[in-house]
Amino acid sequence: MLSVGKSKKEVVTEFRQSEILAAARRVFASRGFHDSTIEDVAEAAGIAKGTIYLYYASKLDLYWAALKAGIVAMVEEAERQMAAVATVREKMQAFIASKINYAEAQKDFFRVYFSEFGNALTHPAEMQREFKQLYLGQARMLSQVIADGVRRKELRPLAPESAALAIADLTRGMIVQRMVGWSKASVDDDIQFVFDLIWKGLSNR
Amino acid sequence: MLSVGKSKKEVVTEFRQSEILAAARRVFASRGFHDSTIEDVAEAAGIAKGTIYLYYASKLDLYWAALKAGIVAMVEEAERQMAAVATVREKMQAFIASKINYAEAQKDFFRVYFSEFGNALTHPAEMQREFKQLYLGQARMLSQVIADGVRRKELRPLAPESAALAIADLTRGMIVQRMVGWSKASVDDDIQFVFDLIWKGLSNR
Amino acid sequence: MLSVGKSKKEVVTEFRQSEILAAARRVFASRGFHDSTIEDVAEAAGIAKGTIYLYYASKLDLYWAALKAGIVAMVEEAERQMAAVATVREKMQAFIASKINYAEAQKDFFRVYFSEFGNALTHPAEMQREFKQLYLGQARMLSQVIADGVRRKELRPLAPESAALAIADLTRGMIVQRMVGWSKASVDDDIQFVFDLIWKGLSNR
Amino acid sequence: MLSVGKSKKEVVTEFRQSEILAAARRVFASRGFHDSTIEDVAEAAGIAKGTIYLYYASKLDLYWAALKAGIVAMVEEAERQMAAVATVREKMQAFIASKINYAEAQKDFFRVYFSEFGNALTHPAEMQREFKQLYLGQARMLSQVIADGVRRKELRPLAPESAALAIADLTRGMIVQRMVGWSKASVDDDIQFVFDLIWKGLSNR
DNA sequence: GATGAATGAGCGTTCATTCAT
DNA sequence: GATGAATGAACGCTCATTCAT
Repeated sequence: MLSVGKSKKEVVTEFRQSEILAAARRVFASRGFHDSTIEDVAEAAGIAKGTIYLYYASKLDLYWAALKAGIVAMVEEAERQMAAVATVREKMQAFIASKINYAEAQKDFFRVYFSEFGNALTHPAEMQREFKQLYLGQARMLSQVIADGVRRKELRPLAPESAALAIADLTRGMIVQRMVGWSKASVDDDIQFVFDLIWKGLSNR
Repeated sequence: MLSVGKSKKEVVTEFRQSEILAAARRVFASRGFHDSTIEDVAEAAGIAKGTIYLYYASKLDLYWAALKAGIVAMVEEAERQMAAVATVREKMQAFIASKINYAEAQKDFFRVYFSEFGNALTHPAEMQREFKQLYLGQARMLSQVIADGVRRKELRPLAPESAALAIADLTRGMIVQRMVGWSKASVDDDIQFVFDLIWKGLSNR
Repeated sequence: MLSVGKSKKEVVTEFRQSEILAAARRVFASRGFHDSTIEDVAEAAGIAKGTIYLYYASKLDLYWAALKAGIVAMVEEAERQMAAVATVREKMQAFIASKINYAEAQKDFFRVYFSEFGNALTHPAEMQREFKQLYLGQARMLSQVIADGVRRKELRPLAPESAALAIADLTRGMIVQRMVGWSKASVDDDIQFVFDLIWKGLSNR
Repeated sequence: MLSVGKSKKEVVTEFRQSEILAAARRVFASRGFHDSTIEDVAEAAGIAKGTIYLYYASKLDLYWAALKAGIVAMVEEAERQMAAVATVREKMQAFIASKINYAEAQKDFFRVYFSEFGNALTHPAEMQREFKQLYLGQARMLSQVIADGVRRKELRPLAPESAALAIADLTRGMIVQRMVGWSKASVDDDIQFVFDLIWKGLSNR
């Protein structure tokens, strides 16, 4: 089977885009959306201001692109980790561990991500909708696992989606605590803490 | 004749300040900090732009004042509700219920509040410190209740502060879900869901 | 002989005005016209902002009033000193000494005065005219003395007005040098220097 | 082919800067620093407001740049004129003539210059220092000539620096008189008047 | 008369976006 | 495609002036 068909131009374009995205993530993470300038991102990416507009139509566009790319990567990482283990218990633990570890490795992205999460509430409707899709996407696989657990009676009967969101919230809270420096425990201890709480809260007895 | 001690001027000043604060809350809630202008707030308050500067030194000042006033009121409300009941279990439930109910009643404020919570991660250090104080303040009373519960063996042994933050996170998550319209359940059902999860997660057996 | 006729009200008014004027002079001198606020002057005078508008119609008005009052006092002082001596030579020396000494004593005023002198060139025509009157007023007595000296052949024949302005310029320059700290000589030495130069420049042989 | 070394970009930049400077000089001259707006300067230069900030960091910066450029040109002109003649007497005359003629040709600049000279007294220390340097710079060559004259006994013994400042003051005064319209004499007559006064005042016998 | 809270026009500065090279 | 000079709308903040008390 021959080349999947990316022309040289497309490759260059993708490379540029990912470079810009990485720069954007760094910049937005350190200064927030409003206090970052396109110039900042351009400098961080080592290109000229105008070039960014060849790849993204506006500052907001760039921001969303950076955010989306990060979320997709994050979700994929979680999926990978969850697919690698077998039981409901393990999968839930994998989800939590994957998120917390990912956050440790990608602090930049998480800063943007949480910042956006807060702002989403004050954002235009259209943006909220899209953000919701992305956010729920990651909860979906978790809620399937939970539904499975409920079916097998490993978990007590409860709405899988609500439970999934609860897990996400708890994990999120722990990540923030670590990020802001309120938690001094080891990564593994914090993962264990969240999992314990959740497992005791959800399991059947 | 007992003078309650406030001169007419002081009364007027307080009234103006609270009017401005209310307008600020509304405006910041609907558009976020950066996309709100002082002019917007002034209009919402029915006064002139310059007048705001008679009461608050800067846009940021006004923002913080609106935020702080709201947090203080929120914490007081929670304290009141928790003080009104006796057992550890009831107090925990009171905390959760108080928060969720308060959020229903004060949607404006919560929008600002969560927005800030996200942005805190990208904010100047000094602001983070103050915000942290306010945020931890509300967790403090909860962690005392938990410590009490642990002492009485009603709760399994765990770090009270971490547990308190976990409760706050879970409650927060539920409020956001309701706010964004992802939860269609009744307020009481949602309160119950959070409490169940927490109680099962934390209690001894 | 009875009262010269100032009612109590007028006395109060005059007192207020002179207090305000003094405050204005101090404030304008230290910060310049544009960087001084009416509030500054009010504070310096120990009264409320609005009160100033009972005595002066605008900030500019107040400024001019402060300037004029100072110039009048300065001119009167020079007249007094010049009237106290007899010869042309002494009168010229008296003028120079009076100005330099007055400047030492009234640094505030001179700062405003010179500042205005510079700005006069960029000021509206009407203001320039009035300023010109005041400025020439002080040169007038000097030019009469010079005319007298020319008539008596003590001075070589030259246009009295031009000579008067030249004396004023030289004196002014010395005052500025002292004010800015470029001259380290004693007041008397500086007076002598200016006078020597002038006298040699103007006298007949 | 010899490249003189300026890239096209540099040429454009220099052109823009000098255009802006010229516009600034005109505007500041006619309205003064505080009553001129950046918008005014931009309009006068036929460019957009923002463009000015590409070349000057602030309004004050622009002002100083306009002032400095003018002073440097003025000093160079005087140096040229003085270098072209041989005797002490001629050099002093050249200084006076150069200044007065330059003022006739550059009324805009002189208006700004004198305005600044007055304001210098109320300006922040740092600015005064720089202005002092520029101002003294022009007096320096004059005081060397005077020192020379004193050495050759052409001038009576006196402090060269004080004498230089006196010449500058007198010249300055004459320029102002011409500028404000108080002198109706011809340029040459006014030059002669100042020179006569100075020469008689300074020369030996 | 005296006050000082309220007003709102005005300005310096920033920065997302455009477009000629 | 890449650049970065140019643009101009937008906004935070100031302060002279007014006027109800």
